[in-house]
Amino acid sequence: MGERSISIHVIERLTTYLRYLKSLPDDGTASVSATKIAAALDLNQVLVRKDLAEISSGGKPRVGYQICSLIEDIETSLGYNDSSSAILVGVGNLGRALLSHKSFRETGVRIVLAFDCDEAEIGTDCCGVRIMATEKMADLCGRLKVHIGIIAVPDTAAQEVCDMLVGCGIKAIWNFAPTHLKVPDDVIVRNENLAASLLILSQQLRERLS
Amino acid sequence: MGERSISIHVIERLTTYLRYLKSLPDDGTASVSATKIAAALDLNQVLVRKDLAEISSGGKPRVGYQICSLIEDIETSLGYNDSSSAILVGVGNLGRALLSHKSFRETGVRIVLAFDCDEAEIGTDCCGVRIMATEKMADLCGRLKVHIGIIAVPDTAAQEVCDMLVGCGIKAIWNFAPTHLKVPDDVIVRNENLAASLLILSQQLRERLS
DNA sequence: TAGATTGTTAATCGATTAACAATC
DNA sequence: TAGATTGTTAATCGATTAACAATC
Repeated sequence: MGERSISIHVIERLTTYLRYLKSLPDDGTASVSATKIAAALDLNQVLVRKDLAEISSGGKPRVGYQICSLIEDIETSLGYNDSSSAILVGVGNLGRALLSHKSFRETGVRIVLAFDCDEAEIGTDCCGVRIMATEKMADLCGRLKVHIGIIAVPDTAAQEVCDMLVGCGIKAIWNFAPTHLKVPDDVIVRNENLAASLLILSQQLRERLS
Repeated sequence: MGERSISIHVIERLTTYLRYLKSLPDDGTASVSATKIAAALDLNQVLVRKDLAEISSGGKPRVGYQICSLIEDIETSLGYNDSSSAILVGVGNLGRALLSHKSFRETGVRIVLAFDCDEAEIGTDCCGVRIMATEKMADLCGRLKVHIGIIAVPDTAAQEVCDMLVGCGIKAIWNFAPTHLKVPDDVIVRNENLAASLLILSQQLRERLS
């Protein structure tokens, strides 16, 4: 009842608001207005106001929102408090980039283990995350209550890894391989289509120039 | 003046159609229907049909589209023919992952040069791309007619690199750093918000489970 | 012909923007 | 009080889905 879930677009913007708010000096009583946030992030004022209205405990007319409580409200709505765990498969350049990506640290999602098939890597740590042999995945996932899997392997191995993850009880997959994964109905897949992203930018540029 | 530009969503889907079509066996005369593409990629039939209608030279009722000419039509609409060049700044794990990412190769956008401030890397090659000192950026960009820049440096350096790129005449920036970049009006920025992407997946999962 | 498929037109849905009343 | 700002309601815009006619 009620509690309509937050849309993708809103979540995306909330993370940028949060970043901006944290960059502001705050003595614990400082305030900020939606107008100011919008200007700083090149967004529409009303959009920001609507986003904040959706998740915040309220601002004061003529004053704005108290920075520290707004930060708290955003973090709560993004689930920073009750955090969940994820495992990463594939510790190549991309995998390492993800493991070292600072911005995940602050997030409600933590990468707790990594898997790779390269014997030389197994048993070592990367950015504080232990790299394990893929054979141990099923056993470890069961114990750790992990529900999110990240696929950072070459596209030829992606479906195989995906099946393995599903077999381990993973219910949400973040896929960086340029492959459409086949999964059961109860598993969510989010594809990170990097090639498309670059193409989109290139097309927008072309359009602008013409 | 007709020629309305293709939307972001359509571009994204077109890249997946292309991938699927290329995976099909084709003797040069084989056909495929929108229905089949939709089923293979878990998409709505009508959506696929509308996308294809927008960019293809037409299909035949009861038969479908000729695979090889559909591939050509998609590639043309995505600008695979008149390709453009991009430079990458930051050859850490993420930068290397992008340089080695196979799917860019087939794209109309080519990464022609990389820059880094690490002396040890300068002058070496990574995946066939030469790594240069950032000081030489302005000079090289002018000669190479590059308009796209990719920022894969730590967030603390992102704005500085951004300013540098703008100074070199770059008009479109693909930003992986979790920072809102300030740019002149004639420069396009596309932010790749990885933390948000993972959060979205995590939220969708939470919603599904509850 | 019959029927699968294309392609178009209308309906729905969701997100953004605009207008405006409420408030401190 | 006057005015900046919140928050809500209505209008617009765009994307997806549904319905249906056209076609081979």
